[in-house]
Amino acid sequence: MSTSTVSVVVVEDHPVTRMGIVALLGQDERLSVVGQAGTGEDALTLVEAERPDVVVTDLRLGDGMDGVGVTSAVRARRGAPAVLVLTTYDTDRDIVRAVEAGAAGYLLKDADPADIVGAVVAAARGESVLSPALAQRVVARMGRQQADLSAREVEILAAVAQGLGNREIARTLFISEATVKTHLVHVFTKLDVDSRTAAVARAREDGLLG
Amino acid sequence: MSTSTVSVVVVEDHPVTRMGIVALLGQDERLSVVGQAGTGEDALTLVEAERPDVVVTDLRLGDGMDGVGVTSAVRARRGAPAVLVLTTYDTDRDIVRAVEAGAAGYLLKDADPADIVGAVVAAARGESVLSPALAQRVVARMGRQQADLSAREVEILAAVAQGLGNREIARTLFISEATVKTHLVHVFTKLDVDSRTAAVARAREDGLLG
DNA sequence: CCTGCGGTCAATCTTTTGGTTGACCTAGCC
DNA sequence: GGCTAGGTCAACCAAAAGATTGACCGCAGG
Repeated sequence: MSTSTVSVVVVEDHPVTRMGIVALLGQDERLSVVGQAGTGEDALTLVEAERPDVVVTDLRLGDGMDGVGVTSAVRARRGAPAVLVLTTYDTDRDIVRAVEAGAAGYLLKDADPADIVGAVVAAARGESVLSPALAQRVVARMGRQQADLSAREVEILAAVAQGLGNREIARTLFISEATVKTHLVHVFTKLDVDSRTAAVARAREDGLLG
Repeated sequence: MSTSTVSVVVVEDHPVTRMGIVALLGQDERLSVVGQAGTGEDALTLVEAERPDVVVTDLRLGDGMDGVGVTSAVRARRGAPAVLVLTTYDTDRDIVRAVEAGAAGYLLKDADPADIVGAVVAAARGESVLSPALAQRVVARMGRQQADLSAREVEILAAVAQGLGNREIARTLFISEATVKTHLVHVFTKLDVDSRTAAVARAREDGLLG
């Protein structure tokens, strides 16, 4: 950790938002933005070169590696910088995945600017920063452990989410309608619901679908 | 319209993004940011006071008035400033509504910064700015005219999207199951689909649901 | 080798949905 | 007053979806 100022790398794909974050963090004398990246890949080489104290990253980074990937990669080594996730939208699943990947904190972009700056400083000190509302949801979520569907089941569910009927799904996937039903029964059981519509709703709130 | 520099008001609820946009626009000598607002209501009083050449607004503005509301309100008078919508996500419906409300342009936040600045300048000259991909979708969309569901129908559909069955919907809305079915038949007809799941899928892509 | 899991399929039965028709009431409009 | 649109409900029928049971195959792992 630096002596006086905290060095920060900002990872965010949208140029305008990236400028905003850099501007916000840069105007605080405790912080120093030493680099910025628009993709996950660039972020990793940048972190390697700059060895910042904190990495502030968005979750969605366009194509390629996402924020969770960046987090795990960055945190993989000892002496690694702290990672603070700063994102717009949030599903429970995103938050859990980010925290599991080693993020020190998770903030929404509509947070108060002062809170964001404060979170970066706290993260640099090794503290964990989760907004109370989010923290609550994370623990609530850890309890009901993530349903994990097989690849095929997700495929079926995605088709259902598009509004297809069982027969149509069977045709597009080249399997029998009976098989589609079998998969759906499994999906329903795993998601603890009893209709296709409810399955889609649940999958959405769990972040299993786009 | 000003003599030399174009005056701009920025409307965006997320402080960080707002800072980014202001910073981006402010560093171009052709532009001058004369005000910024975090809500639609503030935006209107600000526009009234500053009489800018261009208003750059997000579509989603947290609670209260949204970007479309701001657009129509701002454009309601003669000699009104041009409105440029700058947003993150986009459904076809959002774009169409914004354009219909009188927006001169519609850009995504992941656009190149130079393009954004250029769009503001173009908007000030009274030109229309739509990214080609979006423009294509708008026209494609104008063709199949927007289905309009009654308030009750939307209510029913929203319940369906949450995964509720007809019986549950009937109970929560204090009506009979027969009525729920009737509404759904109307919804299906209007959306040109033949199942609840397909209705939800269609409504989503049309932006009729959150 | 055997076990478990994922994927495939079939037959059967119950429940839910969707389609159709027709009806009544209310509110707003010409 | 007649007309239309939205909301309410009922009865009935057809189709789709869901539940249950049982079976076969291939493959990874103990």
